[in-house]
Amino acid sequence: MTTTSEPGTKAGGRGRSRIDRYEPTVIEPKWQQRWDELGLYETDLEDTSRPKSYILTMYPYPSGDLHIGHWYIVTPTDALARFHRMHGENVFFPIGFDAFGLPAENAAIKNGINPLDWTMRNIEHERTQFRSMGAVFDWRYEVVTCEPEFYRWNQWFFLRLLEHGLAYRRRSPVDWCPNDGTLAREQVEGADRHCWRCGMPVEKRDLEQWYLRTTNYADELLDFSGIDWPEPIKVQQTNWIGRSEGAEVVFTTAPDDAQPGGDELRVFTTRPDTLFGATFMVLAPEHPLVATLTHPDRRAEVDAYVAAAARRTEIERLSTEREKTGVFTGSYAINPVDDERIPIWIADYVLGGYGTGAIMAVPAHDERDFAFAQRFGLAIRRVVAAPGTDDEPLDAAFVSHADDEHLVNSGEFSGLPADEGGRRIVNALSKRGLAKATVTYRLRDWTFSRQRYWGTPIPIIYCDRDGVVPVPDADLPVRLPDTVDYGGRGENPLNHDESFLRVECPRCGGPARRETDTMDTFVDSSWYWFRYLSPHKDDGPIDRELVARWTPVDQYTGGAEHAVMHLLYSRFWTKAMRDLGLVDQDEPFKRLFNQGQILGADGERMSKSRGNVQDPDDLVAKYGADSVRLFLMFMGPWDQGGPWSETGIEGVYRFVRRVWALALDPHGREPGEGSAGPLPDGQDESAARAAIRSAAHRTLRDVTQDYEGFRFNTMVAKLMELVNVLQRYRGTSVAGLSEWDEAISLLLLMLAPAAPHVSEELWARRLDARGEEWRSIHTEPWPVVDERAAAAETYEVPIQVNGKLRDRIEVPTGISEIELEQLVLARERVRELLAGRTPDRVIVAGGRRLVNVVVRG
RNA sequence: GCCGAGGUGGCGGAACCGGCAGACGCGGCCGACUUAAAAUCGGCUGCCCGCAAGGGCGUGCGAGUUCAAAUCUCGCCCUCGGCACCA
Repeated sequence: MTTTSEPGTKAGGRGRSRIDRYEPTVIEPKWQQRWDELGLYETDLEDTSRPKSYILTMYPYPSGDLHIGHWYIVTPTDALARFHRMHGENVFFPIGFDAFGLPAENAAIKNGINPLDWTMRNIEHERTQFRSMGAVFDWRYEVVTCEPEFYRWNQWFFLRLLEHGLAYRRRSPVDWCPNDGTLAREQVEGADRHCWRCGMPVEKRDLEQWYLRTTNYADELLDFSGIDWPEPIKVQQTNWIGRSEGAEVVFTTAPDDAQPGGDELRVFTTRPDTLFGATFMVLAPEHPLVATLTHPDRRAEVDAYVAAAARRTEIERLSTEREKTGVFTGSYAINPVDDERIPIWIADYVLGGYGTGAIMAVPAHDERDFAFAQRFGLAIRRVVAAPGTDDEPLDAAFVSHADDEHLVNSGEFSGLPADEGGRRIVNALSKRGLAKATVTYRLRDWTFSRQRYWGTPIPIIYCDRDGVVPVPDADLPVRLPDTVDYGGRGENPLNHDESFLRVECPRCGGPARRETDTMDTFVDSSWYWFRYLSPHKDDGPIDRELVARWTPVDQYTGGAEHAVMHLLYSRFWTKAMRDLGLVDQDEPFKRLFNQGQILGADGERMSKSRGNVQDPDDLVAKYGADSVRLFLMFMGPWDQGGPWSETGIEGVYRFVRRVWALALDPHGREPGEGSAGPLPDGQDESAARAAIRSAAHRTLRDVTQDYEGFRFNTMVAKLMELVNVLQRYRGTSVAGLSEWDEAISLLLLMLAPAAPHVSEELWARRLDARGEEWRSIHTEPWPVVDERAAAAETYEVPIQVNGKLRDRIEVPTGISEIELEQLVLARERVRELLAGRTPDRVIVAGGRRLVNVVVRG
C-alpha cells in the first residue's frame, strides 16, 4: 500500500514515470474520516456573515438498505450543496429518516420483533451507507421521526389544529385497505383503486375518523405564484384540487300518497344552461334522503341496491362500469324552472362525496346521463343546439359547449346564447332563493386516522362522561408502548394493550380510554424540514428565530410520485402553521426539482421482492464512491431516470483514473517513451499554451452553467472533453507549464462537488508538492472565468450551398460579415458549385456562425 | 376518455435561441506496448453507393412554413407517468 501524502511525481522527471495507483477504497474512507474530524461539513446556523442556502432532499424511509435509487436522488443534490458552498454560501443540507410506516410493522409481524428495533437497525446501517458516499450532511441535525422527541410535536400540532377547527372527527365512508386500514384519498391509486403501499383493492367503510381540513386551503393551494416548481407538478396538484365553477340549484320533492314532499334536493351543476333539459334526478346510494324518498313498493329493491353498493369494492363497481345500474325510488321532484315533475332515481355513478351527492340528469347534454336514460327508457330532451340544428335528433349526448350554441325548448330563455342563458337562469332562480353560483372542489379533507401501531398516537381520550377530550400539552408525548404484541394478527395491537388503553380522563379523573388510531405517517414529512433546524428542542416544535432565518427551503429535490401526497400536504401544513401564528411564510419550498426514478434492469420499480435491486455498496467496493457518483450524474438528464444498467460505469472510472494520471504525471508517456511528443497539428508552443488555457476556461464557463441548470450529465461530459484535450498535450513540451497547471487546478475544482474524494486527494498532493500548507479543496472558492482566455482566436465556419453543407473555413474571431461573405465566395469549392451563376442571396447566420449561399436554377 | 412527459446511431444520451445532427460515454473494429493477457495509449465507427474524390439518405409517420427544421405549425402513430363516471 502506498502512502498518499507524498508527491507522486518529480517535476520535470523524464522517462518511465512511477506514480501511485488510484485506489479509491483507500483514499475515500481516509478523507471521510478527516472531514469528520475537522468538522468540515458542520453548518453554523447562527452564522449570518454569509448568505444562507437551505438545500433539502426528501428523506428516505429506512427499509434496510439504501439502493442505487437513493444515491441517484442524493448525489446531484450533494454536488449542488457543495457547489453553493464553494460560492461562499452558508449551506445547510440535512438528512434524517422517515421512520414510521408500514414495512416496519410487516417485518415485525413476520419476524416477531418490535418495529422500533427493526427500524433503528436499518437506520444504523443506512447511516454508514450514506457516509460512504461522501455527502456533506451535518449529522448533528439528523431527525428520526419515530423518536418521541419528534413525534410529540406531531401531537402538539394536532391539538393546535383541533383548537383552530382544522382537525375534526366525523363518521363517513372512507377508503379502506384490508392490509393498511384507512387511506387518505390521495393514497388510493389507479383505475382499479388499489392501495398505494400494498396494491390491495380498496373498499369503502363507514367509520368514525379524524380529518384535517385541507379543503379550507383549496383556493390558496391553487396559487403557485412565488414558487418555482416544475410545471407538471403544478398541473397535477391543480387537477387534484379540481376546482369547478357552477351553480347549486334547489329541486323540491313532490308530494304523493306515500310522503308529504317539500324536501329540498340540492344539486350542483356546471351547466345551468341545460336546466330545462333535466328529465330525471339521480341520488348517490349514500344520500341521506334515500330512505325518505323510497316508496314502500320500491323499498326492497332500493335497499338491496344500496346495500350492494356499500358492499361492493371499487374494483367491482368499475367492472360493471360499462353498463350503468340504478333503481327508481318511486318519488318525483319538481324542476324549479318549469315545475315539471321528474322521477328520482338512485345510481352509484353519482358519488356521495362530491358536490351534493345528487344530480339533475340532463341526458341530452351529458354522456353518463344519456347512457342511463337509454338503459332505463327515460326522456331525453334537447335544450342546447348549434346553429341550424334545433330539431336534429340526438343519437348521443351533445356536449360540445361551443360559443355559437343557443338554448332551445327552454321557455322564455329559448334563443339566447347558451352561456348567457345559463347565467340568466341562475339569476332568475336566485331571486326566488332557489339557486346560487357555487364553486366545488374534488379535493377532500385529509383522512388522518390509521389503524396501526407504528405511527404517532393521536392525543385524544374518550370519556363516557366528558366525551372526546384532548390530551393536555403537559401530558405529551403520548408514547407508543415499548412492547408490542401482534398476536399473529394484522390488527392494531394498541386495541388490546390495556396499559395503553386505560387512562384517567383529564377532565373528570374518571376511567377513560385512549384513542388507538395513530396518525397517517405523512404527518412527519409535512413539517420535518422545520425540525431539522432544532431537532432536540424540547420546549416547542420549532426554533422560531432559526425558522425565520432559514426557511423556506431554497432548493428541494425529490420524486414526482409525491405530487399530490407529500408535496401537497407540506404546502397545507405550512399554511396551517402560518395561520396558527407559528411562521410567516406561505410556502415550504421555493424551488423544487423532480429527479427521475431509477428502475430495475427489468424496467420495473426496484424492490427486494422483485430481486432487481442494485446495491451501491458493491459498486463502491469495485469503483469507489466518486466513480459511482459521477456515473449516476453522467447517465442522462437527472429528471429522466430510467432502467438501471451498469454499462458505462467503466468509462467514468477510466475518466477518473485519467484525471489522476494527468494531475500527478503530466509528462508520462506510457510506457518507456523518453522524449516529449509532438504538438498537435503543427501548433507552435504559444498556440498550444493558449489552446490549453482556452479549453480550461471554456469548460469552466460551461460547467458552471450546467451546475446552475441541473444539467449534471453534460457537466461531466464537458469535464471529460477537457481531460481529452489535456491528454493530447500530455508528454509534450507544454505539459506542466503554467497553463497546464492552471487547467489541472480548474479541473479539480470543477470536479470537487461531483467527486469530492479524488479531487481532495489530488488537491492535497499538489499543495504538498508546492510546499504549501494543506487546505481542503471544498473550502476553496469557485474559480472565475477569464472570458478573454475562453475566446478562441479563430473558429470554423460551416459553409452551405442551398442549405447543404459543402465546405468549412477557418476565420479569425473578430471577422466582419462582409469579409466573411467575401472569403466564402472566393472559396474554390463554392465557385465550383456556383458554376458561374450569381448567388441569389448569401445568408450569414446568427452571429457569423454559418454561411448559406443560395442560388436558383 | 382527459391531463402531463417523451420518441434522435447497436446502447445511454448531446445539440438550451430555427443555423455543422449524433458532443461525451458504452459497445464494436484496427493498431501500438506485451512472450501473452489485463491495464494503458493511438485511430476508425449513423445508413447506403464509391478504390477514391465525392454523392445520396437520415432525428416516430405524413403534410406545411423557412435560405435553413430534431427544434416552429397542422394532422396522425407509439411509449411512459398521472387521473378515473367529479355532474
